[in-house]
Amino acid sequence: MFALVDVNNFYASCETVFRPDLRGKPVVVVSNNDGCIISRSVEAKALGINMTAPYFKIKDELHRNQVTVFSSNYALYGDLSNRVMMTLEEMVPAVELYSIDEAFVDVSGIANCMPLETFGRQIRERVLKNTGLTVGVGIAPTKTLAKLANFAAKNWQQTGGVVDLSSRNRQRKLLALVPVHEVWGVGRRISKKLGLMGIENALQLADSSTWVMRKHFNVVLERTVRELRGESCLAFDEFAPSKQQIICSRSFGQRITAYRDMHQAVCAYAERAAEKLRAERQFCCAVSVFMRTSPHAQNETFYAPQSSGRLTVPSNDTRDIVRVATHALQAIWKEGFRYMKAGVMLSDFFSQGVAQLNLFDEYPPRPDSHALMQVIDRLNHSGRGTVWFAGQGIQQSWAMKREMLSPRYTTHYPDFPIVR
DNA sequence: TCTGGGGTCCTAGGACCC
DNA sequence: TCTGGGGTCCTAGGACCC
Repeated sequence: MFALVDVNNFYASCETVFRPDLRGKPVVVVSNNDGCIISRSVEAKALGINMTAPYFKIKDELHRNQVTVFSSNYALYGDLSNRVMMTLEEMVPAVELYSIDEAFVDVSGIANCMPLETFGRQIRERVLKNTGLTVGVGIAPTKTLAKLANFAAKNWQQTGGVVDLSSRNRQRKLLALVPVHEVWGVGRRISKKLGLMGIENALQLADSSTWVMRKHFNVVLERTVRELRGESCLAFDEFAPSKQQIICSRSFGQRITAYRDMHQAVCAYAERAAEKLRAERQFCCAVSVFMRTSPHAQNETFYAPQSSGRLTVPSNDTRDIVRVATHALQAIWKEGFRYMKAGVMLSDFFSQGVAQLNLFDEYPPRPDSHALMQVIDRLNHSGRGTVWFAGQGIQQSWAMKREMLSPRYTTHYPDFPIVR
């Protein structure tokens, strides 16, 4: 039996935890670069503010309605996320972290001790007490149904934020009420096509033939159908599989037109990607770089090239990654465009395990690599200062916009709230 | 002027092998 | 005259998720 626990309006809620004066008022969080809306408080939703609405387009409307706007503060959200997950770990035998604000938890066996709904309420109370955040809990025999139960918990007030879909009857009743595009795994494209086939709600999808779904779509949708019927196809995964790729990409605060600036940005992203790679304790062989102009710009040709290079020896040394990334950039750079965004992607990973030992033996990595990288990573995490390679520059005219950033209440000493 | 960032899985098609 | 069939690996692209 699965329970899906997720935090309501996560980013917006994180902001109000430290600003009690804003509770009950409309609050939104905008994406990196203050681009578009990515989280809204209940009050902001009630005003009809859309998810992913471009900020610059609705700025006046937000102001008129006295909506408080925050730039995204991932240091804060990441820290609060950890606290929520730690609370869950204390309460159940196994937790599968699904995203920054969601987790599947294993509640098999709980039903022997107490009704599952009661347990759901205990989770809510405990998380609220420990973090000040409110979660919704959906309980069901499959992950897809648990997601749906969670949807119901969020959307119907009278559930009190907890829905137990153990009973087959309740499953079918809910399925009939939910539009098919709310089903986990059914996005815009597929729901449109399903609509043409006369399938509009989740119950109709659950009752459709698995082989027809497989023929017209694919095995993924077939699994979804089975899951909706109560047949579990997606297993509980307590230990996150290691990553296949790492991406660091960002839009620029202002368009880049000069090679020097792009070179800085690519170096900065390569550095960050290498840091993530080391955090995963992995080594990579492939490094690719991409950049793009704005797809929205009128009267400008869209240009979005990509290039990749390889390392002969798996490495996670910033110097190696930066070198290949720079080389790849040179291959695709063209003057005369106004670049909006760039990114660095690492793939083809190896862990420093048994299988690859001989690779390292034949071409030993730089002897100082491990020690140097460790010192850099420690310094950058100590809160005492930051060091970086010269390539990314000091005056970053392209750095992203974050004009409405909240303090780092939990991760930066000078910003800690003071209790009097 | 201004439109996020970071992932996963699956499939089709081409290259290549015997 | 008659020119196979089956397999693997890789890549690009599409769909989805939060």
